[in-house]
Amino acid sequence: MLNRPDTVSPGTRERVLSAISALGFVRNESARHLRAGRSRTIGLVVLDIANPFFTDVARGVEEVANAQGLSVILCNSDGRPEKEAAHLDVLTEQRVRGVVLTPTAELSPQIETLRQRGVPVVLLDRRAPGPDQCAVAVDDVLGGRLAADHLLERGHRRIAFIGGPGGLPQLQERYRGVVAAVREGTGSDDALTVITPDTLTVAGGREAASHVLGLPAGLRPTAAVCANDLLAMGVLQEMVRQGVRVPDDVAIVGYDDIDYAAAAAVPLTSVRKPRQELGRRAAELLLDEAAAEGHQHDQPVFEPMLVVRESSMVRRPRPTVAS
Amino acid sequence: MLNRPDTVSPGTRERVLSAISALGFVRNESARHLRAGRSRTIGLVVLDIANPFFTDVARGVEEVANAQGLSVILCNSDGRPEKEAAHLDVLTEQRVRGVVLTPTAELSPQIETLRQRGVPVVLLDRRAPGPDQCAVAVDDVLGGRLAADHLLERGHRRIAFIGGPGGLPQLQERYRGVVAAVREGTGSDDALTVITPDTLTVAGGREAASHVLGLPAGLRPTAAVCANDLLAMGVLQEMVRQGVRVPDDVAIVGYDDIDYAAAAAVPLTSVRKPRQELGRRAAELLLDEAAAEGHQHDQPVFEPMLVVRESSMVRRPRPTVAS
DNA sequence: AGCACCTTGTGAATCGTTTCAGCGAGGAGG
DNA sequence: CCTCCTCGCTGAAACGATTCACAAGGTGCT
Repeated sequence: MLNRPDTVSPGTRERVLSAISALGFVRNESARHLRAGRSRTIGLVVLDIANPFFTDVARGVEEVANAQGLSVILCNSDGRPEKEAAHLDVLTEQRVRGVVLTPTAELSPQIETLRQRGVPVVLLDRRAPGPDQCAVAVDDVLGGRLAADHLLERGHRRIAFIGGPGGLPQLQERYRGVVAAVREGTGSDDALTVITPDTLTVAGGREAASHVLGLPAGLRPTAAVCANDLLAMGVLQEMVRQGVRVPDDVAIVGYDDIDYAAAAAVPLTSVRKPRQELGRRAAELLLDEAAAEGHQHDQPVFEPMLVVRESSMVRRPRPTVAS
Repeated sequence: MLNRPDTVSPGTRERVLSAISALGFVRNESARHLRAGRSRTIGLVVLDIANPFFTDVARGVEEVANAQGLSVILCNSDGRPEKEAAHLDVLTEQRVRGVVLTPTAELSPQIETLRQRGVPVVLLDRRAPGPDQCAVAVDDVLGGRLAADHLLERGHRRIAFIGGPGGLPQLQERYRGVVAAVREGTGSDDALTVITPDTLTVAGGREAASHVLGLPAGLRPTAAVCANDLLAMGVLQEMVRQGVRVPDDVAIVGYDDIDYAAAAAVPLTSVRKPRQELGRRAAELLLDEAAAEGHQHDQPVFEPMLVVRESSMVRRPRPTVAS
């Protein structure tokens, strides 16, 4: 009756419906799930709920899920594998229909376990380790390259990469892109300074900026590529605070193009990723895989796009030594 | 066995445990819930997941819930009653143990329905409508007063309140506090300009700033109290962008004291609320009420605190007309 | 030896929904 | 008038974990 109201006569339907509203009856989702064998919930585990990039992703996921009558359990791993693992355990107990996950540095064994139980897991903002699962990623090597090329074109010959070479694979890719562009543009790696902040946050960016400004004048980079926008905002704020002009003294390029980037005191040049679209696509793949009828794994890789704003707008004179 | 392992002999326990890990058995939370009659989940509905204030609140709620082995379903109403209602419906079907809610402007009927079903609802950042429920709030009249008094003390005699008098009750309270302080400080309401942006976001703040800067020089406020920090950041950014010096030309005070406030290009003076503590306290009250053994409703009201930073640091000369 | 009692382990009932078999009534066709 | 079919509704089984009553086996006491 509740699921196929048309199989019942109008009179009965009417009576049932009025009884339902009179008694305030509400379906019990657990009983429903238990009997139906599959739940109406999906899990979403993000690296940092305080990062607007992930709240945008979450919006995309939620949009697709809600359109199909599914709800989303949003979990925050804070980049810590043990929190991720704990959340995945809970999601397993809840028998969620699937999980969209932005994994921490290593892929935890829980992921494989989930998949063996038949629960689809879609990786987000991360390349898949193999062809037998879905993943939604961004070409971060290209992204790093776009950022570095832009700065090289503007005449910068000393560039900092803020984000460190290690850690999350997506950061490694951005780093690789920057390195490749710098090498091709200048013929050597000498132009690049790598700085690894403690965290990928505004605070981390401020710390990194202090570090950059502490370098001797002759070695100090004239531009910084940041591994995400939070870092870039931190760098920007610390620069401004210390009286360093942006972009005149130091140009800054961020990554993700979160909304705050355009709204920063000096609007940030940033590498744009399709934030909501990433979430939507991941959710779509997840639901398709969960439907299980001849699902083809897909691993779309979105192309990032450089959005140029004030923070990198000044053209440097060609360095005298080089010309 | 699973719930009271000590009632079973060590040998059997060992065998069961090894079988569990061999088969990869994981409890089915739905079946558990169905039989136990109460779920191990609570709901949290926030006004704006993109506002770091609410992600901090969420952290507090999650901390307390996780400590008791409960998980949290985080929902975003985007300030829209229909989204709030839809989320509350889903949470009802899930038979959550309770709901922490930052309500939209009006208290939706779903809340009362939930409470009649015996599901505790704790309001967060909002006064309770009556004594028969828990609510965790902040004294926003005091908060508004603190902000306005601070500016009055510094010699400001034309102050803008950015956030509008209507809408969310907590904003109305902040407004009332500002009005009271200005009236007491100057003897009239003339010193106050009220501006109502479309949204309580960075974009809304930029829009409001343009509006302020469009006022004729003689009427233009020398200081702005913003109803939240996102607005304040937007105001700040637009001011800086248009070459208005902060705090020299216009002082700015925000509200909430989110982390970004201290890290803004000009660090923001802001009215601090205990963000995580609000979440923690709400969750504690919720769980106490859900435990149901002689629960006493409580409606703690936290005192906000003014945190003075650069954005309001300049002392104005006494206006010549007044002296 | 017989009885009571304690320890462990087993089986059945239960939660609320869905699903499906099956039943009765009524209508159409022979 | 009987048979067969369809429509609409009813009743029972099942999902998986929990809980409780009860059975089986062992221990200790009289």
